[in-house]
Order: sequence, then structure tokens, then C-alpha cells
Amino acid sequence: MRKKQVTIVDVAQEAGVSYATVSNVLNRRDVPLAEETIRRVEEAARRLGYRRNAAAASLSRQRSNELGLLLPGFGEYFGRFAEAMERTAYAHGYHLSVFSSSHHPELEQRHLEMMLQRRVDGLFCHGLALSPETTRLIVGDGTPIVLFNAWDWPPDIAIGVVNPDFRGACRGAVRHLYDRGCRSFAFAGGLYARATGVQRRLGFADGIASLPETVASAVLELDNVAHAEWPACIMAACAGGEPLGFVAFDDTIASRAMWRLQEQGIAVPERVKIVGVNNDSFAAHCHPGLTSIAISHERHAELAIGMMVAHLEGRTAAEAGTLDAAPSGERTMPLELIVRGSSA
Amino acid sequence: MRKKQVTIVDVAQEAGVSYATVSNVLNRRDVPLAEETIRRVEEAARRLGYRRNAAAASLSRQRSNELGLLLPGFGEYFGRFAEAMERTAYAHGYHLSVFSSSHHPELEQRHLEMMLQRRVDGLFCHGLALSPETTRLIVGDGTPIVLFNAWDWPPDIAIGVVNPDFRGACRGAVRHLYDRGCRSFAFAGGLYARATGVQRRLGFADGIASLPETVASAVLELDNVAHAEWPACIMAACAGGEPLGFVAFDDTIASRAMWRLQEQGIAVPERVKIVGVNNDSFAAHCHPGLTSIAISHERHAELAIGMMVAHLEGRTAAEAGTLDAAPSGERTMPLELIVRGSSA
DNA sequence: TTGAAAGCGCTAACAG
DNA sequence: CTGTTAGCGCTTTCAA
Repeated sequence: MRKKQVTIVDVAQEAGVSYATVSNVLNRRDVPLAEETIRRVEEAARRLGYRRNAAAASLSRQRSNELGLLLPGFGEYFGRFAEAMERTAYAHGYHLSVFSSSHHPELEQRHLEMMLQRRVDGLFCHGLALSPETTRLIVGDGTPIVLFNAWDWPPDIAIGVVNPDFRGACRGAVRHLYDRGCRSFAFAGGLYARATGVQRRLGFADGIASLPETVASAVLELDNVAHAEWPACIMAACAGGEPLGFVAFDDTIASRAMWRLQEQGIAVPERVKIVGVNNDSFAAHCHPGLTSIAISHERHAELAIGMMVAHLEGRTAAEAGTLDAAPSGERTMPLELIVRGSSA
Repeated sequence: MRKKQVTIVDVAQEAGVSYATVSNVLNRRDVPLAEETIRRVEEAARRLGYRRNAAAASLSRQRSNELGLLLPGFGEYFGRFAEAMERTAYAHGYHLSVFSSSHHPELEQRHLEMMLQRRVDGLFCHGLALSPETTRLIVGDGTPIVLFNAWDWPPDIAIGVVNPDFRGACRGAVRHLYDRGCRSFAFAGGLYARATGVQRRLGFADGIASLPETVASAVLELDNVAHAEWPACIMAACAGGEPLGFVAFDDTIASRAMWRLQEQGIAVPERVKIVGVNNDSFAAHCHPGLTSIAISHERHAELAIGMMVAHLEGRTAAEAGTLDAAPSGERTMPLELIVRGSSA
């Protein structure tokens, strides 16, 4: 077994004080301490290479100071989000552990179960995770949960939700394309991300409906269409001589479509103007640059962590009778359209 | 504070047995148990919604059954690796927590410190993390560490290392380009990833040296060169009428270069043939497709986790006098060249 | 086959 | 200002 660990008892002995005192020194609580004692204890701890045992501490203090983040995967979108979340949690004095289900429901449930067993102080969970089985794991457990990218979630499961405004952004994208001269439109979805796809589709429809004139529009399902067929599918939506406005589920689909169209000699942005979603790194480096909808992961993280921390602190404050539990709810985050060559 | 948690004591009471028995039942140890008791306890646990407290368990049993993974960031490369690691750890009966330092040394140290405080059973750490400060945190702690993508690490810090063979792969890339007719070569690095960049550079040099004839070659540093200048920089390395063979640090640099070259009317692959590294998802969807060096994250993960588990189990076996500590060391993983249009 | 009891390392009253 | 002490929830001998 691992080399016997150094405990506060050892440190106490080394410093010649009681081990409660060591705990006091090391946690710098509001307790008054003699300068000399502090020095001696810190010195002893350093000398012995003492490192606090987090399990013992959480057990004793009934909180772990740890937050958990459950992601569907570490793709570019969620990867960036995770990084922002880690930084933000850190800034708020918490530690964030990240788990990705790699799109495996089984792994996802297991991750969830582990976080609950570890009594994380709070949990961040993506909307797709809320299958009936998963939900059952969560419901009734006291752990506060903040959902993200969750548009259809069981009520009373979370203390709050924060969603990027894909709907509003797609609405805006249609308008942008119209302003650039498009008079017929197509949207290409991906079924694999249901809820988030629906939002985009709704936004696309909103956009079409709010145009000053009636235009032709189509919603495409390219999931089961061979890439080579994409241009034909897409161009079928084009009516009249004006360019077609094409809104894609994400940048991957957008760039793939762009390439296939160009390959067939269909000029982008002259014949087809394209808008993607996510502003992935390659959007700026393909040719032409891909107009895309960008999200500020920093702000997203700030909102999510903020909600959680407010709840956590609010709760302890409430216990102290200082404050009512902090209010929460559903927040929507505005997105930004980054215009590049593909819609020029 | 959180709703009082259900403990084994509650379960014991509900089932009418001692709480030691509950523990026995729930952990299905080698202890003989009466069928009836098992049933009663499980039933009670379910009814009460019992969930084991992981902190208490780790504290008591002196191991957490948890592994930690420290990444420099959640980019495509490490993101995929992290997913594979999670799956593999799971398959081996461990739980893996992932942390990314977002390239912030401060966050990185903190993550490390937390994992050590949490007494993870084992730690996976990328090579770039081994700054003097970080190394100091680790050294002397009993936690077993497996390093990955670490070419210059302090001895005695890790129980093993597993590295992708970027060097061999880049050597092969040069050969591939030569076979496709290139007679002058250039490599473009990125300083931001030192060790891994050095490996590629060495491989490039190896490749040049092993060619059947002497050729012109150049190593470029494009970090501080404006993108618009890249074509000029790159083409300066081109000698003679044959196409230039261009090996890039990664697919991002490769695709960016490809675009800039094409923009200036320099044909790829006719004038310049390009090979990238990482086989990022867009490599298959840019035009022309980008030839790239692919890594099997699955195999990488299997090697890393395997090393760790062997050590962990070997150690407990050794304690039991069954086995010597498992041997480990440095493993190199072969990579694969995926040939696409950019080097046709 | 079950239970009593001694910790695991640390925190948090509370008493001195 | 410092020390005593009673847990936190669970695991693990060792007796019964």
C-alpha cells in the first residue's frame, strides 16, 4: 500500500501542539492564533510534506468544495465550454471535475452516480443527459443541479438552466442572408442533437416568417444522404435567380456542404450563401471563411457557475437566517453572428 | 444544509440488522451472507434511496478507486484522448476524473494539488505539465504517475511513459512525399508545444537524412509570421521544378497553409504536397483532403491505463506476496499516415 | 452467518 | 489563544 501518509497528528507532534491547533492553522479560520504557533505549524507541515486528505475533510465538514460537470463529449464546442467552466469555478473558489459520456448512456449514468456518491456540492449537466433512467438517479437527491443546453427538462430537477439562444441567432441568420440578397432558404439539420437542433429549426422558421416578403424555404435532413448528393439536395431548395441562403446545424455540416458545392462548381457566396453554427476554429481558415454563430463560453460559464454559487452561498446564508434562498430560473444567452466570406 | 443523507445505519435499522452487515452486503465481499439477509438489506437500501458516501469509503479503505487525468487543454487531440481514457478506465473498473489546465500554469498546479489531496489511486499527466514547480508538487508523493506525450521528464517521477511515435511518423511522411515526387522539403513548427514539436522536427530531419539522394530542406518558424506571408516563406524552400514537400506541425497549420497557398494560386498538390499531423476531423472535409498522421487514441489509452492498472494490481498482489511489482517503462505507439488529396 | 468495536484523517464546538 | 472531544460514514478485523 501507499507510503503511509503524513497526517495532522504527525504535524502536531512535530510542532509540539495539539492536532486541533494544526487544523486551525491550516484552515486559517476566524480563530485567533499566535504568530509563533502559526509559524511553527507551517514549518512542521512543510518539513514533513504534509498534504491534507480531501476525503477526510469532506467527510467531516459535510461538503466537498467540488463541483461536477457532465458533458456529452469533448468536441470543440463542449471542450471550450469545459475549459471556461474550470476557470470560472476556480475563480469562485471551487474545483471542477469534468466527465464526458462519450455519447455512451451507460458511461453517463455511471459518471452521474459517482458524482452523487462523491457528494459534489453541485452538478452541471447537459440537456441530452436527461433520459428517464438518468433522471431517476438524480431526482430526490439533494444535490443542486444546473442544466445547460436543455430545452425540455423535467420540472423540479434543477435549480436553474442556462441556454444559448440558438433560436434567436438562427432567426437573425435568416435575416442576415435576406439582407445580403437571398430570396430562398434552406436549413440542414442533424438529428443527433435533438433539442439543440429543434431550437435552430424553430429559429430558422421564425426568421422566414418575419421576413418582409414571402419566400421559398426548405428544411433538409442530410443525415442519411451521401455527401456527394448534398449539392443536389441543397440546390433543389433554390428558387429564382437570387442566391440561396443556407443555414446549417453546425460548422461541420456547413463546411462540408460548402466544399461539396464548390466541387460541383456552385459558387459560394455568389450562388449560395452559408451560415454555420459554433464558430469552430476552422471556420476562420477555410475558403471562403465561414460565417458562423459564435457563443461566448466565458459568459455561459459565468452564468452557470454564478447560478450555482448563488444557490450554494444563498443556502448557507439562509441557514444563518441572513438571506432567503437565491432565486434562479432559466436564462438565455445571446449569441453573435460572425460574418465572413461565405455570406459576403 | 443538504437534506440529511441516508447512511448505512439507517439502512441497517430499516432492515433490522447491524450496520456492519449492511456494509458487507453492499460490497459483496467474500463474506458468507444469508440469502434472506441480502434480500432484506437490498430492499431497505432501495426503499430509503441509500447512496454510498464515497468520501467515507475512501477514507476508510485507504483508496479511492479513482484515477485522475491532467490535460493541457480540451482541444481536438486531447479531447479525443480523454474520451478514450474515460472509456478504458471504466472498462478496468476505475473512475476517471479529467482536468484541463487551459494552458494556465496556475490552474494546472491547483488541479494537481487537488488530485493529490483527493488521494487518487493514480495520475495521468501530460509532459508539458512538468515544470519545476509542478514537479516539486509531485515528487515524494506516493501517488503512481503515468506520463504521456512526455519526452523529457525528470527521472523517478513516473512509473511509466507512453508516447506516440511522432518522430517515426514524420520520418515516414518525408519518405511518402519523396515517393510522390517531391525533391525539396519544408517543415513548419509551432513553438507552443515544445517537446512534441521537437519530436516532429527530429523525424523530419531523420526522413531527409534517410532519403536515397541529397535534397534541399528547411525548417520554418511561422509563429510570428503573418498568415499572408506564409506562402512566400514556404515557397522559398522550394528548389527546382519538382513539387515541394511540406510537413506541418499539425493539421491546423497545414490547412491554414494550404488555404493561403491556394489563395495565391499555388496549386496543392501539384506544386506543393502537404502532410499534417493529428488527423483532425476537418482534414477529411477540406479541399483537397488533407493527408495527415493519425493516432489511435484507443490504443494510447489502453496502454496508459494498462500500465497503471498493472502497477496498482501488481502492487497489491506484491503485498500479498503473490507477485513482484509489475515492470513498466517507456512505450512508443506507432502512428498511421492517412493519405488524402493534399499529397496525391 | 452476524455483530461489536476500532479506526481512517479531519472539523468544529466547547472548555479551559 | 490552545486543547479536548465528539463525531462525519464506512470498512474491517475479531468474537460471538
